[in-house]
Amino acid sequence: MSKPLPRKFYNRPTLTVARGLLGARLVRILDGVRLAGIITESEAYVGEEDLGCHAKSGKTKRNAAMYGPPGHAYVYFTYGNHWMLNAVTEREGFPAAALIRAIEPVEGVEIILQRRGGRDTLGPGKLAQALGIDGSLNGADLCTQESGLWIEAGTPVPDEAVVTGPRVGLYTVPEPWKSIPWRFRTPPLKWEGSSGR
DNA sequence: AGCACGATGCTCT
DNA sequence: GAGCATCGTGCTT
Repeated sequence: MSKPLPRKFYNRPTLTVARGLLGARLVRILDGVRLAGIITESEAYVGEEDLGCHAKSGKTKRNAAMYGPPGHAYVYFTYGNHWMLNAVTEREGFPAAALIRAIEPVEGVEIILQRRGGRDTLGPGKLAQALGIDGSLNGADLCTQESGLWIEAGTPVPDEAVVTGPRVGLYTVPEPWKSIPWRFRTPPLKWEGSSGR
C-alpha cells in the first residue's frame, strides 16, 4: 500500500499536475472502508488571469482554499446538488487547482456502485457523491492520511494515451479561456462502439 | 443515442 | 437576485 503523493508533487505548474494526476489513485476512507479509483480525467484552473477559474474575481470565502498551500483539497458546491473535488496546486498565495473530473473504481467497487445506485462515476459531481466527498473536506490536507482523502501514485499514462480538449461547462467564459485545451483525459477502455458511457 | 430542460441551494454582487 | 467548473429524466430520432 503506497503513501500519499508528497506536497512537492502539487507544488508545480497546474498543467503539469493535472496531467500527472491521470493514472494516479484517488483514495477515500469512508466508514473505515478503503475506496479507491484511478483518475481518468482532470482539468486545470490557473490563477486570477484565467477567467474560467473561480479566482478570477479575487479571493473570497468560497475559493480561499485555492490561495492556500498546495496539496490541499478545494471542495465547493454548485448547481444545487453537486460537490466538486479539486487539488490545490502551485505556491501558497497563487490561486490554482486541478479539478478531478472522473475515476474508474478499483477498490471497494461494490460500495461505490451501491452509493451510485448502479450508475457510473464519470463526472465530477458523480465521483464526489460516490466517495462521500462534501464541503467538510474543503481544505483537507491530501498529503496525509488523517482526513481520509488522499492521492497515491498509480500506473503512469503514456503521452499517446492522453487526450486534451477545452474545459467543460464554461458557457459564459470569454475566449481564449473558454477553448484553451486544459482538460486531460485517458479515454475509457471501451472507447469506440456504442456502449461507452 | 442524442438533445433539451428543470432541479436545487449556495456564493457573490 | 443572478449565476453557476452538473446531473438525471424524459422526449425525440
